[in-house]
Amino acid sequence: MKEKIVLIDGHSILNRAFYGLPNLTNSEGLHTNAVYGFLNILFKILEEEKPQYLTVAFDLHAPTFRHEMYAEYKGTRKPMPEELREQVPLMKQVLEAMGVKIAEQEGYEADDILGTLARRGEREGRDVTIVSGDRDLLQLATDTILVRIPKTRMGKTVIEDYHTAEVLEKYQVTPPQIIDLKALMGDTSDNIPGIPGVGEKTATKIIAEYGSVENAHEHLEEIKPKKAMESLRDHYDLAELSKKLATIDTDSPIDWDYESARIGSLYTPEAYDIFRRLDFKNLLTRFDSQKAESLKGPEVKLLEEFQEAEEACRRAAAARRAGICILPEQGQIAGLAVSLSAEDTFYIPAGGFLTPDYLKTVAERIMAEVPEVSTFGLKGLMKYARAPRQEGFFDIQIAAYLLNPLKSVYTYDDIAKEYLGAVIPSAEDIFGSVKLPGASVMTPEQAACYAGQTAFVSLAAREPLSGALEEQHMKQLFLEIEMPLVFTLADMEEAGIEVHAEELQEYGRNLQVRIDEVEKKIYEQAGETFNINSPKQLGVILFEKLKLTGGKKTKSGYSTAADVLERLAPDAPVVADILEYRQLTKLKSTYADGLMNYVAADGRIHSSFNQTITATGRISSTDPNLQNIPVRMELGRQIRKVFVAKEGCVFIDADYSQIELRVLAHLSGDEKLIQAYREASDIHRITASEVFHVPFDQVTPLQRRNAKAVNFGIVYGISSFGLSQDLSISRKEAADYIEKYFQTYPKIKEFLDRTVKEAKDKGYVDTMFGRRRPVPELKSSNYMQRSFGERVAMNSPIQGTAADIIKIAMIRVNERLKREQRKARLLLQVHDELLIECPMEEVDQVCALLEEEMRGAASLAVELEVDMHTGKNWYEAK
DNA sequence: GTGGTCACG
DNA sequence: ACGTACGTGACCACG
Repeated sequence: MKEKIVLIDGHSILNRAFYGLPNLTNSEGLHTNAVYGFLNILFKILEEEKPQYLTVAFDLHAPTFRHEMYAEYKGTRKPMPEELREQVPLMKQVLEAMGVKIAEQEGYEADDILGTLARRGEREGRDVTIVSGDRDLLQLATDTILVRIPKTRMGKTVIEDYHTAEVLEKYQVTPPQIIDLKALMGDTSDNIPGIPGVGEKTATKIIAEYGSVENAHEHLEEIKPKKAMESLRDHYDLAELSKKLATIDTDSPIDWDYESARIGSLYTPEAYDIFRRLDFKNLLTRFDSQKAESLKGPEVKLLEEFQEAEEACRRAAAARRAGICILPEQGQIAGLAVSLSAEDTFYIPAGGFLTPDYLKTVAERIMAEVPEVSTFGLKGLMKYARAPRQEGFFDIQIAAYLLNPLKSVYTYDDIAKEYLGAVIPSAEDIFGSVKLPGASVMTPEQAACYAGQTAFVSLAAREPLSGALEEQHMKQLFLEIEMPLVFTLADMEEAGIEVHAEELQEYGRNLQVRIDEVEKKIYEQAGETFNINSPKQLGVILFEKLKLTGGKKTKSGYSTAADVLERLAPDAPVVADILEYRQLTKLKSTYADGLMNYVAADGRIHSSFNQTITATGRISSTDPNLQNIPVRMELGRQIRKVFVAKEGCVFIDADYSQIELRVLAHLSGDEKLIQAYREASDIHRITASEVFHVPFDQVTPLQRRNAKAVNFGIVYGISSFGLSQDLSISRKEAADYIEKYFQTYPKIKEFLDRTVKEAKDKGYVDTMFGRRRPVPELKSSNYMQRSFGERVAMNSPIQGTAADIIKIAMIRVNERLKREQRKARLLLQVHDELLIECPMEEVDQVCALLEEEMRGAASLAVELEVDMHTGKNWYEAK
């Protein structure tokens, strides 16, 4: 197949489109009809021609000198309407966004550029298509150069096509003779004068017979209509000028090369944005439907034969870098994708001799031998294939999270868009639904595309992501904390925690007995049965039927939240029953029944620890959430008895003592608070003593409680309203506490003020270890939003630094357990607490190790203290 | 799918 | 006059 070049006459097509379409504007009032029409023509041509190269030529100054000569001569130049003029730069922006080559050169017209490039293409053996609204261009037509002239007829675009034959048929002259034709008849649209009194008919006759203007002039006396003969005789200079004007230069020194004109993905994110801005809704849909066809993503080779798969795997194992992706199905590998470059990406589905076990071996070999392995979700991948080392891995999902922790999901196609500028098929594009189907219901082609794109983006986005991390000073955080943590979390998930299912069921049954009793009592007091779990129904019963007063409202009715009810009617028996009912049903549904569903065949619960969820850097736990197992209330706390250490082991529960307040002491450098930590074991009591100016041993329980609340409030980004709610006091009293607190610890106020101010300047806050959180709310014009932003700015560095510290501790604890070949295992992390399952005989050493690594995880102005407890179950160990 | 509620740090 | 404490996840009701 010959390669094909499409060359477009920019101004000419823009002009055609402008006059061919009604006056369109976008929401900003920008005129867009010419651009819109141009794009429609462009897409139509590209669909039909499927060229490899595309260039749009523009005159640098429209209209250009050649036309200017005549314009001055004739004085009839019509100015370009403003509505069209403003669309020229816009058109160029759109083309640039689509990555289309624009050719323009000082001193040359678009015609000359088109002519030069067309002849060059033809000479070099390529097919050429010129698109213009200007018949002047017909002179360039040959058997390989096609000139296409779009016309608008009754709202539809039809295109007239001209090779040599069509020109001959329509004009009875060869393409080069079009120049002679124009020299005689002129062309008003192109500002070519021609000679007076000669129109198309006569000119055609003359040129058809004599071949050229010059030859006709030599045979002047033979020229038939006398009028034409006289005109040619008297105005031959004009004919010569016209010929010069009409001749397109095919040998201009144009700065152009094939590589820059090669057609990539026109459907770039930039193009999408600009189309949206211009309100090209029609084109946007077309954009979407065509996206799959014209992506920058790689061709994924589907390898189903053992031989070719084997060969590809050998090639992969020898590579210096690779992106890999495993598609799982029911705990087994259903397929493996590997990307070594944009040109070398393949997918091997499990089947036949290519067993899941074989794929696992291949994946592990690549993970062992390729120095730089990139992934999208390494923790998940490690459920199926394990690496013998940790160095050299790069997880693009985690990198993307660090660079913007506010997103709810991190997809490979978003990462490709943001960091590669490439639009590649998303899971939705491939499967036609948002949800990823099981590997068994995908076609091999779908699986290959999905896994292949993922592997490719993992490979390709590594450099840009790494650079961005570097720029934002988060490379160390990424390499030394987040990536090693992936391995720690994978170990924890694999370990799981043993649950005594029988006891859990028994616990649930006991709850149900009590729930039935309380439910009956509530119905009796209400005088009817209703759904107590429905806040709506409950609100009606409490506030309308039972006439409770002073209710707070939510968006959709009365608030029945516990704190509201408690304050409202502390003595009403129904309220107490309802609160007990809520507590019981919560325990039953979420914990007793909920956890039961997660006990695996090995008698353990393997929860997921997610590293890319929170805005502050904490990890989260799901399926089930083991970070919110009850502890505050005794009845709920009993659940912890069903979490047991395995045979021969005990749990060691180690938690940091007030880590966030200690971080605050360090970050603020407040001497008083630092000093307080150096001498007192009870920080809330000493705070009360300082704030309320009473001797340490005369602090009342109420004073201590208040001081503790203020300490929490400070960490959350204090507000008098929040504190007053928490303590059920007036806002004024709360404000008074806060003021006294700041008087006692002046550097804390300075620190918080400084942090908020810096956040407003920079747009983000960061932790001791460089973790960033953007705070866009600070720019909001809404007071509430802005206040929220301020509290976030105060809280995030504190919560985030604490999160960083315990992550470091987890990595070190896990590493040391492995290095010392302990049988003890890290099972859970609950923000400031680690739970370890430890053989009885290792307890002393492991306790020592834990304390050492947790305390040593960071060096602050105050000591990090760790409380540890052991027990056969989680209840005992807490 | 969203909002209300409540479990945890 | 406004109307909240910071960070999560699971379950239920309801449209």
